[in-house]
Amino acid sequence: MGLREVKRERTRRLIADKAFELFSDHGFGRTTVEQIAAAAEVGPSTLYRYFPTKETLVLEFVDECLAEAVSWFHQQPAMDLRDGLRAVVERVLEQLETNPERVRAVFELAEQTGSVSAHLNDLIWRFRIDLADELVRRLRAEDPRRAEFVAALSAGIAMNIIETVVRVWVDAPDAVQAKTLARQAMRLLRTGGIPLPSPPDTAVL
Amino acid sequence: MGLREVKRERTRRLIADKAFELFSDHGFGRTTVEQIAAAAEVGPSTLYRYFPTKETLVLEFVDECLAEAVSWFHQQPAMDLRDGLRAVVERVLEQLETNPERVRAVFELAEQTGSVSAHLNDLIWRFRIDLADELVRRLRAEDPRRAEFVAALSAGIAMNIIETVVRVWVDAPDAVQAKTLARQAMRLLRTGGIPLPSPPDTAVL
DNA sequence: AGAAATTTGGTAGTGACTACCATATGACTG
DNA sequence: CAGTCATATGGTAGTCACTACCAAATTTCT
Repeated sequence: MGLREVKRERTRRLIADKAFELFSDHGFGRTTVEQIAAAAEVGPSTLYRYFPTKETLVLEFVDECLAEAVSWFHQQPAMDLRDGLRAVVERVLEQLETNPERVRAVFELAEQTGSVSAHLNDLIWRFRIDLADELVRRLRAEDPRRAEFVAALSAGIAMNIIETVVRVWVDAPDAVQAKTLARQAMRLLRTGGIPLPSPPDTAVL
Repeated sequence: MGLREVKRERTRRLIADKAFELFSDHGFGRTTVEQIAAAAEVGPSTLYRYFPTKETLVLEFVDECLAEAVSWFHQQPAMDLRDGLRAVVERVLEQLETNPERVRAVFELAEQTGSVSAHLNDLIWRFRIDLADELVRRLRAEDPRRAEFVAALSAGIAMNIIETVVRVWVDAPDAVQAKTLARQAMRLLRTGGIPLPSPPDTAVL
């Protein structure tokens, strides 16, 4: 890695950090990109080269956490699906717990600002798609359509656990472990503790 | 309902329809709100009074479908949870099937434009929250925290089914019934056809 | 050292969105 | 029915996110 890339990483981080500081202090809406650029001592053009929208500035960290987990999963092609899914869920939560204040702040900003909430949900959705793609590759079913269907549902549930746990964990003032919550969710799912929509002919099964 | 509200509904619809037409013809990014306002023969100010952002113009219909289903569910406080969830899922799908081209177009626009995708996912998320709130009210558990947790997971799964089914259904050129897909999903969930993340001590259970 | 590739900062512009005000229009009262 | 009240409308001026483009600076390679 040459000096060029090092510097690029540095400025990228610097911009994101300064942006975060300003957002936390004055709110998302009350901070202009010019202010952020000035704080990071770069021109606005440069800022836009690193971050295509103002919202991506906020979501940088969460995005990295999710991306890391998928890419890890990608490198474990032989792993059992159910164990793999658990591992992905826990891995994401561990990554997020690396920097709890930041995660909390992200969700706070999302609550206050519509477009941040929107982009956060979009991010989560994209991650779900990536995860589903990974699952399809492993399902190796007769029917590819069915495999996609199953994978989408499976990835959706995994994501659902992550999201629910994080949202509970973010609101919790007490130091409850995210991983513990996640395992509770998994157990509840397995033991029928979660009301699921039932097909009308359930009795027959 | 006086003349005033009638007129308001009319202009609202008119604006949304004209917007949709323009978006479909020229794309979301290539259509300005001024053009939409002109097409609907109102001033831009008026347009903004009805629709706070350009994206809400696109999502009008989907929003209504989802809102209708929650409000219906709200009026069935005695219904069994599992049946209620199935009914909500099916109700949303029925509403969407009312206007398939529109739904297809919405998802197409979401694919092409980041901010539309983001706001669509946000809409879905808000619906999930509303549904979860409704579930909490019915769970009447000892522990309210636990109830919220369970409700969030439950609502998330219901939404997940809707979303997955719609996305498959939108891509399907053949006339697959959305409701049929949904019931398949429910049955798969119930029979263990969907790989779920497993807690490490699964064997014990 | 000098050429090539890339990163940077600045300028000019578009368009979404807000705040505000004057005007017009449906609604209600004597 | 006239007058007044509440609300809906359209226009103006301005802010700010974001794009396209160009010239200068900086890193890399020979």
